[in-house]
Amino acid sequence: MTIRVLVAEDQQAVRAGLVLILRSAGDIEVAGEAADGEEAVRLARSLRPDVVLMDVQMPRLDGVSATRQVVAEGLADVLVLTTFDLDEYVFGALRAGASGFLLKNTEAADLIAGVRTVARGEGLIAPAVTRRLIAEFAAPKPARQPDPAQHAAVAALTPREREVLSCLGQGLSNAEIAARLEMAEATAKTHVSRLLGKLELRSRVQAAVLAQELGL
Amino acid sequence: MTIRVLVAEDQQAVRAGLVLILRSAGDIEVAGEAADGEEAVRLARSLRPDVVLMDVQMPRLDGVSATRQVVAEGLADVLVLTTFDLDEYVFGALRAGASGFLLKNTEAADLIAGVRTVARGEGLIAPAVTRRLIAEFAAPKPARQPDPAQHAAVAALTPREREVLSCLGQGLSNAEIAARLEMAEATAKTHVSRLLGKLELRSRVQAAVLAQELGL
DNA sequence: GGCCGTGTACATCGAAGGATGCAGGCGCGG
DNA sequence: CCGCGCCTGCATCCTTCGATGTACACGGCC
Repeated sequence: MTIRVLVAEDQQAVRAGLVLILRSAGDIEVAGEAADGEEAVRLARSLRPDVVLMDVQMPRLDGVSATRQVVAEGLADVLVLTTFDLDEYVFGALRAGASGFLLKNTEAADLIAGVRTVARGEGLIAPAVTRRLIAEFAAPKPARQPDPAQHAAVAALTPREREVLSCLGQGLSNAEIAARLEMAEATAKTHVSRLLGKLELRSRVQAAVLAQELGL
Repeated sequence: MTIRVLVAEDQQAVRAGLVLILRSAGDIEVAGEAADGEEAVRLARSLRPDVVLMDVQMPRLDGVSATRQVVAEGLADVLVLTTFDLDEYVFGALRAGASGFLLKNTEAADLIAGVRTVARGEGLIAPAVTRRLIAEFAAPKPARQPDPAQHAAVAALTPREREVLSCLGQGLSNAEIAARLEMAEATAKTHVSRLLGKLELRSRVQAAVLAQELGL
């Protein structure tokens, strides 16, 4: 059960070093080597390796784009390798579907362990990068502050009113809400009116926006 | 330069095991032990450890809340420990500001290494959890698929119509839109009507929702 | 039981929203 | 030059919305 690895790295010397390291592991086989992103994708298609060890900075097609391609076609798991832990690379690579992210100053043993980890289908992030990933994850968007006050106000709504609010968030009219919740249109209007009052909003549009922001 | 660790874990036997493991490392000192979340926070205040090893499930105050408290006060880095890799725990703990997340089935050596990693200010995620974290990070919201068709349709709007759409996304009424864009209310209505037609929507509420999704 | 308070339900009426028709102002190619 | 298409702007008419008053069922409490 050897792990077949495709090494994609444009600098010949570095690539040779990576190959040497990988070969030193008994359970890893270097299935192929690519010198740019396009070649990486092409070889991934034909060789069907288990793991692609992908450099970020490469000519013709950068590593992030190549990763996106490989992942989209379901060809292999991708372990991204870079010299710098620049945020844009990390986040870009992970959004592109990379299974892991390591820095080039990683010890040989850790690199091998990383390849094994990714081959098992698990994720892997260089420790130095993890804390920033966590920070980014904890606050995906500055605008994604649901405003505790609003959240509390929504929690104070009756169940029926929250259902109606959810419908509003989907852009439904009073008549459509009434149909979906099986009530008269007049009743739907009442609920809309009441929740607008409780949330201190002036129109269903604002309610819809709020429902969107809170992810209903 | 020993690392001072506070162990917070309600089950006495497990806590004893953790302490034993930590003591076996020459550079780690167990500064204190807490049996619930409140005690953990209290001891963190008085002992000022470098790292808090925090269980998730604890009486009186759960580990996630205790983590939030400890991090908010800047008392120590927190390494969260749990039996299950349930998403809610992971994401909750990370949002609370934890520096790392390990499962209880972690090897003794890895646990010690994890404490050292967190003490260095780096992040740490159990490999089995990392791939889900990556997945969550790559797709913060499933609904965040802007739907290329919609995006294209919005691009086909006239500049004026896009301005109006943006206003709609903020929940403004026709009168308010007219005031902000300096036009008659009748004109604002025209633009709303036209963009509704182009986007194949049936009400301003749906337009507002769309504007939200596209982040206008 | 009798009396709240609350959630749900419906009808009415003035106000807003939305469809439609039409006019002035551009830029473009015949 | 003149028609043509397109964007922008305004006015009219009908629909939908939203505020308000009211009714009834339910659960807790004296």
